[in-house]
Amino acid sequence: MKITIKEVAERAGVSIATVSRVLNNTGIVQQKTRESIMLAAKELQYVPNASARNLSRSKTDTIGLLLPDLHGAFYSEVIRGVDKTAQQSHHHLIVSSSHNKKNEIEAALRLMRGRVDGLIIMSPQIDANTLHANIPRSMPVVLLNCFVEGSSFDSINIDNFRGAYDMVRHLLQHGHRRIAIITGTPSNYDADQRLYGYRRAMMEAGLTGDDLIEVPGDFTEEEGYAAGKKIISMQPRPTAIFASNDSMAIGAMSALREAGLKVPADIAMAGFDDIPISKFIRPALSSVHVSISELGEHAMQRLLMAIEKKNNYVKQHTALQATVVIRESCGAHG
Amino acid sequence: MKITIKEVAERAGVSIATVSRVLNNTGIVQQKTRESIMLAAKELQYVPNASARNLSRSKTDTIGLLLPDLHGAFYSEVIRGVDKTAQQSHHHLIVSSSHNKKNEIEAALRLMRGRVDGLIIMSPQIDANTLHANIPRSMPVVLLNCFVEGSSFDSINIDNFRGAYDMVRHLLQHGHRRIAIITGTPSNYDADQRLYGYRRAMMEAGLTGDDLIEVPGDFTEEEGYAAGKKIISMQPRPTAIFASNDSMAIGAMSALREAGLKVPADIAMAGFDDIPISKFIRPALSSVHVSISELGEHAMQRLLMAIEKKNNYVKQHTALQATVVIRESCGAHG
DNA sequence: CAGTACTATGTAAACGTTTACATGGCGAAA
DNA sequence: TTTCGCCATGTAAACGTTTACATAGTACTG
Repeated sequence: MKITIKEVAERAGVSIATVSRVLNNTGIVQQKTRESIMLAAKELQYVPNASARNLSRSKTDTIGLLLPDLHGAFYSEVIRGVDKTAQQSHHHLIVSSSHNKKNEIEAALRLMRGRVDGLIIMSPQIDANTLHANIPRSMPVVLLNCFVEGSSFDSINIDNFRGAYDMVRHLLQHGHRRIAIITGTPSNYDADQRLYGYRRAMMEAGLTGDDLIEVPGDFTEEEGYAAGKKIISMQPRPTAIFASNDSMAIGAMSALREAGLKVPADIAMAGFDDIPISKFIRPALSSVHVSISELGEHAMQRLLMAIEKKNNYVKQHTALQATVVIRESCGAHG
Repeated sequence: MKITIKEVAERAGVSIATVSRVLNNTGIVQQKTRESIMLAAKELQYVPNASARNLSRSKTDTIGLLLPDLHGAFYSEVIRGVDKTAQQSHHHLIVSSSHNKKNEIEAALRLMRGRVDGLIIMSPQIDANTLHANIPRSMPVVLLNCFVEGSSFDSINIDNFRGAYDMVRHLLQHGHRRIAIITGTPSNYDADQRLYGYRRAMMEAGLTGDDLIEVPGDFTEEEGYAAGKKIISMQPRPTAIFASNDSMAIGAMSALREAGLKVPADIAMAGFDDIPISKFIRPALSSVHVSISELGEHAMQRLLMAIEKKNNYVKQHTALQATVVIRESCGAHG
């Protein structure tokens, strides 16, 4: 038989209102009644019905996390950061992934409605209109790593531009001139920003037009490998490769090694993301470090504030710092 | 203003019951009324209140996924598999992680109660009693990769034992006798099973006692690195290392390279998990492949069946195959 | 034309909480 | 002793659905 608040009330010989007051620590109750209610609840193994609670209070203590994908360690880091903060504030986390196409995102957003008190959205290729059309205006939202015109949503981004810029400048400072970039997935915000960072640094060094060597990639090891092969065969051969993420850098390094080329002696390598393994491959990969889980934590904290403050919450736009980490692969180490 | 079923009913000039019938495709309604209701709903941008719905139907279309941790690509693969199947069956997914200590698991289980229709639990160090004490007997549960005595819960495991056994046998067949294992986190189910597989294969080859070289690890690159150093200094030095996962294998290889040792010429290496990157490091890492996302998919499918069939569901215990993948690092390639 | 059998819709009771308001008891002030 | 006010608790409405049951209309059947 199902145990509801009614059964607890009966057993403790009080009304359901009093039980509710005790269980929620709201209102005044005598110590004696409180104890007998607690006892009854424990004996019956009572657990409040979440749906009823949510309905009555019209909130769910749940937040939704929308992700484009779940491949690799990147997204699990995001989830980790969000979940950590969520748990601290006693919130639940509904995760939904694989949303790349517009209609999928819309469907996911609709489904979330009414189940969550707020949304964290990571969807590098979404536009403001789609969001507005599918999210009630009363719903707090934090955009993670998406670029959306206007400032109607809170957003947190990685400072991709600056990270890429710094890394390429580092390569330039060490004498490299023929620097190739392996780009990320087209029309992906991260990918674009990293590319712009590369271009800017190159341009500032007086390198333009044909000096820019942009090889397409898509953030996977496979494409990195293919890009590596392509770069090897170029004449004149680039002396350095900046891959838009570490996975592609590792793929490219694999191609270089196959061709008998030494890193960094023949070609210097650098990546982005600083995934845990980059430290441990040989040569250790120079990369741009971003604390992804921190990104998630920040997002969740902001969302909580937005939920709490309701209307008087001021929207913000933040960029999370990305730091260059120099290891062996770029030839400038120690 | 909040749009409820009542507003839709009013606008369409019908009762809320009819609206409900239309929206859920249940019961008979005239085409004409159906259309006008659909129109009204669309015009008002009506979205049903999930809490009310859940309360009324006493189910949530949500399942809970309990994870011990979220580091690395492994768990995101699990989530991916579960989420994929969940989406297909129009279920939501509540994820909760970082549950290693018993009381944390208990707390998480309690919090989930009433919010989910079923649970997938991945918690390599949990016991049957804890589970029984915190989960209502009516709640369908699938245990992922945990070993729990008795058969009161559905379970799916990776065939760790067989995978490790096969890999070590492979090394033995190629003439290795001094084979070290870097073990995983103590009292972790996966870790134990892999260790047993190693022991069994060694034993069958007549290697026992001092022939078993068991170096402790904890599944991280760091510990793999440390273990690698330790192994290098052994006299006589092992000729092969079987790491209980790829991350540790990569850490160990990094230590070997530092010491000027060649893989596989000086020491053969093998790992477990076959993470995507293993293919791309050099030498490419021989490993034991397991389709983690498939593990998640299976688990979710089973859970759905259990939810659907209710009491007449027969509990099962399955082991998912683990396949040895031979690459360069163990010296037997090509 | 009465009776029957559908069809299409409405009414109202659940579902299990929270919470505004009502109520009764009791001590202190007058 | 009366009156006021506070304390502790109870009553009942609300939250937004789903759904069993009631009902009114329509089209047959005999």
